[in-house]
Amino acid sequence: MSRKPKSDGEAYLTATLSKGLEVLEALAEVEEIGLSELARRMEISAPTLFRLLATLVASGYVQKSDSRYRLTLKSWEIGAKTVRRLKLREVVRPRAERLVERSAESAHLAVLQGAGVVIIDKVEAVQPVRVDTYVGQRAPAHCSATGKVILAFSPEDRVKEILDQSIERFTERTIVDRAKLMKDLAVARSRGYATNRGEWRADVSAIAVPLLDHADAVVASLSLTMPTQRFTDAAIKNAFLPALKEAAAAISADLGRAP
Amino acid sequence: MSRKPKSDGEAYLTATLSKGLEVLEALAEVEEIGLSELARRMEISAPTLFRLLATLVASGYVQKSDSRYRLTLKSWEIGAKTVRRLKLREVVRPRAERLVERSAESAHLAVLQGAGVVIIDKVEAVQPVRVDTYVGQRAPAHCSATGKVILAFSPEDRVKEILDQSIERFTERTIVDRAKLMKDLAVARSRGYATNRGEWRADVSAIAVPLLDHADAVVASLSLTMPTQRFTDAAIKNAFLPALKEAAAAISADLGRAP
DNA sequence: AAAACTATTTCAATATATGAAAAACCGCAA
DNA sequence: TTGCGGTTTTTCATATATTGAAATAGTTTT
Repeated sequence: MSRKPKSDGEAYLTATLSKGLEVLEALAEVEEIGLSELARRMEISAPTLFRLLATLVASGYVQKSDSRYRLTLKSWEIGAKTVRRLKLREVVRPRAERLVERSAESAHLAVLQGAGVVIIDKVEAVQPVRVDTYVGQRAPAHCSATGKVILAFSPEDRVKEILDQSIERFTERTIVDRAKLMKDLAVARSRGYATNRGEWRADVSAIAVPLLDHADAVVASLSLTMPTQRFTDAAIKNAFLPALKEAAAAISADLGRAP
Repeated sequence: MSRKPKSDGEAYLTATLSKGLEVLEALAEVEEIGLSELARRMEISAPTLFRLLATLVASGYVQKSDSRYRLTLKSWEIGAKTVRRLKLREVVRPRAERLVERSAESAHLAVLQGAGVVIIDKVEAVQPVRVDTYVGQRAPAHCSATGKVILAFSPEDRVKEILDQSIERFTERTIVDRAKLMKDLAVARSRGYATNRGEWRADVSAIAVPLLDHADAVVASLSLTMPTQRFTDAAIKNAFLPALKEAAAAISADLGRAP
């Protein structure tokens, strides 16, 4: 049932569909937009874009009013069905809530998806100073606590594959040297958690632990994210780490028992 | 910047894009699937589907492993950006949490989207018997409390437009008679809330109130959903309604003050 | 009321998508 | 092993859908 991987992976693509999906993605970046402006941005002719948009409207992905276009929630609905299959969230949610109570910081549940991680659930702490994150947000794997901890517990070839795609520098603290990064992951694996001090976004830090299934495979990560100012060694040692470990243990146990 | 509406709205569609989106939607219905089975379901030739899938894979919407296809979280990521723009959730979340504490039932935040409503946030109550709902779920407008209350407070021509598309019968309690439905909406408008006793899904009931912006336009609805058994007149009158009214008033005030 | 936009529509040239059929691959049974 | 019934992938000639220039139409600005 499986074929040998094709040498030329670029073949057999349908251009029109690609373009339509690009339109969708471009629309996600703006509140709303007119035809000609979008045509300029995408470097695509107006009539072509006009037809693509007409199709997206007809299919329910885009709303048009007064010749302005904006996304509907349709792609989100489709995605929600996918997310829902990850039972993970149901299991994690109550544990994450307790975690937030104990630590007073915001918890995130994230999974590896392509070359990065995606936040699939979040419990926000009541704090005057908060970090701007949202459910559905994508983060780079190599410079987020949540991504690094998943990589640390993933098979080595999988890690290499991902790092081949993405060791972009975001701040001066981003670890872009491959060897150093591998060492960082090794440390995370031996300690059982990963941290990130402003490696992705300046002044934002996080600590993350892996969530393991019955076979000890990592399926997601649980993290606490906060302004770097509150990310002190004392807090990590006395508050964050114990709370995370306990939550992760409970969750991993839940997952292990699940069918 | 606005054109006169076209008489023939069906023109100018690009078939390939439509088909590709249909593939996406079909994939959302299953955990994972092989090429030939999907081709049969969609009544589309195998080579064509093969190319569409290859494109979706290349664009990151679909994952392929061992000749089995499944959706990634990409469409959800795109949708999340859209949802995020609805600041609504941030405002509503804390109020909804208190609402759930007070009522001991699950709260839903929903917006009108096309011919139905979509749940954009949910706070689940701790109850041994719960109703199966999820964030991202679509519900019909004409037979859900949340949909009816939005319709009740919407301009009449907008309501007509929606009801022209969808008065499907789901249970024996679904109101499918147009006149009766309009009367039901009128009652909801005068009372300030709508209810649904098993009109959509048997044994599931709900009560919903509108969330109004500064201009008294309805932007969403807040509801409590539960097994019909717990949906007693006494509970509605003494617990659900007061709690909902209070929450809605607070939220509408919040929205009114917002820029 | 023209000028300067934007959005639609038309249309002929052309690039693209199409499905039949063939090839390649897989799991299984004899 | 070989062959069979299923799958997926590739090729290719053909039909078709897509394309952008240019014309048309509507809107806003000057």
